[in-house]
Amino acid sequence: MTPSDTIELIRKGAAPERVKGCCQPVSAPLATARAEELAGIHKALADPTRVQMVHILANAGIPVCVCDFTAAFDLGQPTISHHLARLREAGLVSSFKRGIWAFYQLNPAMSASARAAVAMIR
Amino acid sequence: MTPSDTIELIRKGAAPERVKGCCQPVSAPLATARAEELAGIHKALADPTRVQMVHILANAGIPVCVCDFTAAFDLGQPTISHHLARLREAGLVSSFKRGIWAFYQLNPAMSASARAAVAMIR
DNA sequence: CGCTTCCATCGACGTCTGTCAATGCGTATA
DNA sequence: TATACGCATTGACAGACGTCGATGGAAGCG
Repeated sequence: MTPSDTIELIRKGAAPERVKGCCQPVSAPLATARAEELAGIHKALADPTRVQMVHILANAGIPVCVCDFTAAFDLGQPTISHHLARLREAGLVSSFKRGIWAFYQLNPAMSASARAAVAMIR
Repeated sequence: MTPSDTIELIRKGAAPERVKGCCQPVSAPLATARAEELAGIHKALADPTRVQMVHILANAGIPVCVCDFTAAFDLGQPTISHHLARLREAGLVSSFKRGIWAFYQLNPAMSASARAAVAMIR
């Protein structure tokens, strides 16, 4: 019996193996650390501003000055700084200072999962 | 001059076109609705419990009873219900009731972006 | 009918998050 | 040295979030 057969049975009203004391734990869960890593990546991208920031960085291909972000968004400079810091803490971007300016770029050492998440933004 | 040439220049201390009144806005931003859609998907997965839930559903391949989730996590039943509701509101899962039980599955009508995000969970 | 079971919803609580104004720090420039 | 500029950090505040206990409602069973 294939999985889709099972689905059909359940849809039709079966749920056969479910009796009084149902609820045996399900398939092997993700390692806790792995689940938290993934949640952390998603949390970093769980805000439209940060999604736009990553999009800008991916499109630019070169380091982008913080002043460009402050010009691109209708937000205060501390807020811009805050969002960039969150992206950096999540490992999605890296930064360096050159004179007065600070430049941000997609982190070249990003994890494969992070890279996949960034690739979604299009 | 290629982008990587530009990177080299900036890294070496150049930042040439940056003068007093810098900050011209950057590349075409994502449409606001698109940025919010992506943020919404990531927000749904920005919690380890919900990551695990999606992993369980993807591994199961068939609808999973809520009682199985309550058995799989060390959380109260209202909290389980809350997380499942968030996943449903984000369009990642769908549910149906059969008798006393409620079954959840990955939403077959999930958007392509959502599908990509789910595919990350492994 | 009454009772049990499964699940969703509600109300409450502490914590986290997005935002801003104010401040501080390092780097140029006069 | 003093002043201006770019950016990070701090403090504050409203709103969202994760969690729980309690309640409610629908489906089955005696």
